[in-house]
Amino acid sequence: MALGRRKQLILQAIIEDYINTAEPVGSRTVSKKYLTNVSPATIRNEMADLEEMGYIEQPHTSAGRVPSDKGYRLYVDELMDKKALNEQEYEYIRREFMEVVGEIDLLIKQASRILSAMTKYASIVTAPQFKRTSLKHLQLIKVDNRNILAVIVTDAGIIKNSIIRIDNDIEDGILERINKILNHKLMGLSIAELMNIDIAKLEADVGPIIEYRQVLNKVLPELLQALRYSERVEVFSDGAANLLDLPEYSDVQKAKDFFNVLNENELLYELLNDVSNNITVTIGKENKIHQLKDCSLITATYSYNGKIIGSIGVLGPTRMKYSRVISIVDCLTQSLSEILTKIVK
Amino acid sequence: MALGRRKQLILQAIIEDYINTAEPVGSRTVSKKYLTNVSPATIRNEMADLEEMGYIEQPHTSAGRVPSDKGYRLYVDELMDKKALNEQEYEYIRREFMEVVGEIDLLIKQASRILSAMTKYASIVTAPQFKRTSLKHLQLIKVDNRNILAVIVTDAGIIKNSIIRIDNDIEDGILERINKILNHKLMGLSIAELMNIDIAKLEADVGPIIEYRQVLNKVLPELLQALRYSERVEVFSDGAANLLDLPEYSDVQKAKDFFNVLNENELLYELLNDVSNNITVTIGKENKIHQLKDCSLITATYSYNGKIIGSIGVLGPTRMKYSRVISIVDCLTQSLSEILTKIVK
DNA sequence: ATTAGCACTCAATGATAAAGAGTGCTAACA
DNA sequence: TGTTAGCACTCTTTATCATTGAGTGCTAAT
Repeated sequence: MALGRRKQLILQAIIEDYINTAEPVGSRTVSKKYLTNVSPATIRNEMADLEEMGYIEQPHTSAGRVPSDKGYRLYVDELMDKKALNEQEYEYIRREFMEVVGEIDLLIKQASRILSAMTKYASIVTAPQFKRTSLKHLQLIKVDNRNILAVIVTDAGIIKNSIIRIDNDIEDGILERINKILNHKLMGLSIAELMNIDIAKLEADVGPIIEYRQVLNKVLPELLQALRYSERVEVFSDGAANLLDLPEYSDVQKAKDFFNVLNENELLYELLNDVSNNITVTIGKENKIHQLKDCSLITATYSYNGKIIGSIGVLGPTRMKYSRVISIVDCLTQSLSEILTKIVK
Repeated sequence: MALGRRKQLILQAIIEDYINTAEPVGSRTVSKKYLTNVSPATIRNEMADLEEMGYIEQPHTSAGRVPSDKGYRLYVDELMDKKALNEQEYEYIRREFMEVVGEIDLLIKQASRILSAMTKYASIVTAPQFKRTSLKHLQLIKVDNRNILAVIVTDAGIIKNSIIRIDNDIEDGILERINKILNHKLMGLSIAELMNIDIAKLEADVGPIIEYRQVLNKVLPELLQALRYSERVEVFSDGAANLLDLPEYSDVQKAKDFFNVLNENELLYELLNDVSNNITVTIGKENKIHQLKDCSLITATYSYNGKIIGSIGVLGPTRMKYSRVISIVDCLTQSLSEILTKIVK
């Protein structure tokens, strides 16, 4: 199964030429541009072997060869030379991130923008997973006598608001008191824990005063409900239009299929929900989503304080500049994790 | 200038046929499908007149006629029969809106989804304009001894958070006190007014206590800054991919140009920032943005308590189903305004 | 093992012809 | 005088067919 050295070089040549030109690569081209001391005929023989082994394929008899998914896989795993980003690009990322202030969602959206701008493919990112962070502060605010606003701040700097409707007015003092108790009892719990908390037990902690219990019973279930609701997936994507520049999407129907996938947030979430620590490359038919069988996806996770809380990814054709995209994704997750951790302190 | 009745009918026939088929319309078609008691020859004569008057044009000699922008304009203003939505569609809108709970941005995004789903064109919407609403409640929350969270609730139910960094710890009691004073002084002011408030004057109101003044001086400028910042345009769009189904975008380059416009939030904001009360139809070259010279835009404003706070719009080819889109936009703004007003109460 | 040579395949290109849709104009008609 | 049938004309669309050229696989020579 181990490929001879020359076969490796030829495969690499074919893949890199194809990545650059999107045209099937012939033996002549390989001989002229890559392995100048080997004749086309020899290369043809090797190519026939490579095809038999499934690394490359031929669109039709009189065309050059095109890498198969298996070919790309080998390339990504073993052949490709990984070169780091240059200083300029590195700087670019930092600078673009610096421009954003304020809410965390903006930061994430900016990451998505940077990612698609640098790669010229489509980017997708998940917002920090709320439930993986833990409660730092809870504030109940009486907006008027029908509405209470609950503000939740978590350690990763995520802020969530939710309005709680109430039937009867609640006295200021009581609400404040409940707020204090809740903060005291709940601080530090992860949101996931919080969502499953035992209301009855908490009630006991509030003490015997009937008004307190009443208010708690009114407010808490609604709050938990709101939490569960706001847990829903938040996925952003950017740069889809970039793909229209690529010859593989000169067919409008293909482009449309692709865009439709990008609009299905649940699908995207699935794609990104891989919680491995490393950069993951999914090539062509390795994708579970059949609409993406001609696409490759490169994902990585970002974290806060060493805890993985979200992912970013790049979606493009299988003919993707793997090396470059991997470098970019790598750099970006690191910057993102860094900035997140810094923001909070 | 007034068009004879028959010319009107012919123009209407041409436009409606063209809207449905995207094919140039010939005299034979008009005679057969629309004006069955008039011969093609007669219609040819009329069409020659209409062309001379600039209402229709000919892609080339041996093709039928196509409406010009001027033709569409007349059609929209005078010829088109406006038919209301049927009960089902009406129901659909209400139902889809009901599905959304919680934050106002979600409601707006949902409006955008509904709009593009029903029209099969691209939709764009602006989030409620923060500065046109007025302060209902301000809450300053000490998250930790370096960060204060300011939560602003306005009468239209918009909630904004912003983190304020501080160098020195602030005592709980003082912050609470300041919070009370600010609420008392600022409640009811519009955000626009708030952004231009006189800090010195407020300082006087706080009274002579030096700590209060210090805190106010630290917190308020940052708060106003955050307000100004969060005032930035928020525009959502949806359904861009719908346009790929239309023959006018079978040319990928055109599609790309269109998508690029949709990614320029500032441009979109300009488009929507028309603050007239009615539904506005902008046809083809009437558009200031030259990339949209082949597009039509239908916009309308939504309001809260009778105050206009945002707009929604539909962007499609000039060959647009004007009547239908207008009905949908109309219905949607009404529903939206209604729901907004209800939510707040 | 490598390579030159050659016949073969097949998509892409381009030229040409035929078909078809629609027009404008003229002359006849009510 | 407005309407219509008839017809020549224009121009796009479509199909057909030959040509070109890139690339291959195989064979025989090195």
